[in-house]
Amino acid sequence: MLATVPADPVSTDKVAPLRAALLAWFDACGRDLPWRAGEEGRRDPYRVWVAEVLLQQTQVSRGLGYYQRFLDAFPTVQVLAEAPLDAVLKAWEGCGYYARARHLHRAAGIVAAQGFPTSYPGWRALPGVGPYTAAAISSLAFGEGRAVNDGNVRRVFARLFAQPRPADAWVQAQADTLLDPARPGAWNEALMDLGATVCTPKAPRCAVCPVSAFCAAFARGQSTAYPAPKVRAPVQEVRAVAVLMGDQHRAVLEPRTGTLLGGLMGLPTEVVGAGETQQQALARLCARLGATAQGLLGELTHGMTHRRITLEVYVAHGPQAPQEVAQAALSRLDQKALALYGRQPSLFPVP
DNA sequence: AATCCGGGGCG
DNA sequence: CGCCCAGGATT
Repeated sequence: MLATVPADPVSTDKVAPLRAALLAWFDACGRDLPWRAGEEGRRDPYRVWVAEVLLQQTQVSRGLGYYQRFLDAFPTVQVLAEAPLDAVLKAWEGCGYYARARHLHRAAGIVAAQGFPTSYPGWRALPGVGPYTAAAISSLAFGEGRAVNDGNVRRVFARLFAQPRPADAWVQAQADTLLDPARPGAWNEALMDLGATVCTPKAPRCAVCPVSAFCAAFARGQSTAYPAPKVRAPVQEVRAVAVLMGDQHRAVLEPRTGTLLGGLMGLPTEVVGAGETQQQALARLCARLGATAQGLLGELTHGMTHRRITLEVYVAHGPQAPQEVAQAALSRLDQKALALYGRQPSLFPVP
């Protein structure tokens, strides 16, 4: 069943030179990253695992700080498994995509009980470990011949082969073909380093690229034309109201549920429905809490990639007991809301 | 295959 | 301000 397989864009006799060129560059110019300690292909699986999960949709430059903080708090998988989820989320605070932390914690319980998986299928079966992460861990920490497919790999191959809309399966096929079986871990690291430091999205440094001689996009003088930009869904406008009962350090918080910021704590909040006014949403919120709103503290906007939230924050009093803000994991949105404390609220007229 | 999920950094 | 980032789960 190989009827529709296209011709190999890199002829077979160029595979070896391409591998050699990229690996030589990697040996000289590869990044020195904290989870790359130890022998090539035999990295520490726990350190690689945490790094790969934390760096999902997170740039390395920003992930480094979170990585140190997380490893300091949870230096081994046993420590992580025995920690309460709240503490894990607190360590993850501000990093985003909080399902990653919940999955990592759940998977740590499995690993603490059963030991580390030693091959791709075992890793792939853990929560929060998809094709990319399983390939990365099994190649970097166990020397298995698994090719990673991430945003860097996709962009590098789109340009090497001048493919404007590379399908995921196509990218994986190229990656599988070119993977150096002698040094799979180093090859994967090299490809990602190339994408992150040379073959960058907007201003690729083709003049210093070790594989420009093999690159179809470069040959056309059209490096940035590949891959074509993705069409994205328009940002959704969301209005919401929240109440601050307490102050910046002690306030009434409630757990957020569902996929949106699920697992984090936040100020009691209600979304303003379609055809509804803020005042009506505030009334709903206060009724739910048995609280009384006293004035508008301020308004803020918060962007979350796929939506833009306009939040009105009100001062209120109610029966709930405030809790220590510092001990709870909050999103940036709620941190902004708390930062409004101290402003002069515009009080409602007394009836 | 398409959608959804945060937050930051950079041009 | 728009785009992208060491993706995975869900449908």
